[in-house]
Amino acid sequence: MAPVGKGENDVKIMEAQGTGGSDKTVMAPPSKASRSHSEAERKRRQRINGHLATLRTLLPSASRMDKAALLGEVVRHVRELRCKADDMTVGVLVPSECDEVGVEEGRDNFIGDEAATSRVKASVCCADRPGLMGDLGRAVRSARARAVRAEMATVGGRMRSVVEVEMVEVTGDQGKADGRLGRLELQSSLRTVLFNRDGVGILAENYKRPRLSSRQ
DNA sequence: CCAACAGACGCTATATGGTT
DNA sequence: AACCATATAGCGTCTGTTGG
Repeated sequence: MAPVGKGENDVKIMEAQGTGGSDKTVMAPPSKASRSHSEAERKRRQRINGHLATLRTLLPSASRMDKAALLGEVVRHVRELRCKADDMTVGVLVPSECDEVGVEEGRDNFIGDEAATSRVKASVCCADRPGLMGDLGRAVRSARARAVRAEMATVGGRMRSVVEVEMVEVTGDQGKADGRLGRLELQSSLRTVLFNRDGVGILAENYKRPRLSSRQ
């Protein structure tokens, strides 16, 4: 089913026929470069169509769709799968793809009417590595906090740890202000653990997609 | 630095199958 | 039969890579 017309032999060479001579159009054989270019282009299309065919096998409902509809269906399907995956991991300790640090307020412990200590839940997600837990422990202590409970999960070289820490001496208005400062300090210390390792840590909120070439 | 090359992409012409 | 949407194929051009 090779279309003809603007095909590979459609090279016109105008030959001068001298005075009063008419133009003569002859078909020149395709050059070696032209043949290889066409061949490369054919292979490229085969690759594209091969992958599209694979997508059709993965989405049986897409067997009678054209290419544009197929791609649209694939996009919809991937989004649906992502939502399902998110739903399944709600409340479950599973590392994500982004490096992140979270610190959320917990409950206070009271002595009489005064809060004496404050519980804080700190979570860290990053690539797992030797010594990481030790670094996190030091980060907690450097924020004048004490870890009282910790959970950790690793999946595929990624790690998520949720540590419940106790911030000390939270009493009165000044204590509450100190508590806020303490949480910020803790967050900062934990971020340092992520960033100070060869400078490769990427926090979710700071993540920028790599620049692509202008020809996209 | 530059030429040669490969890969990607847009454009155009043509083929094909479905619909009116 | 005419028309339309889609697929296919080749070519021109641009861009990134590589070797001299």
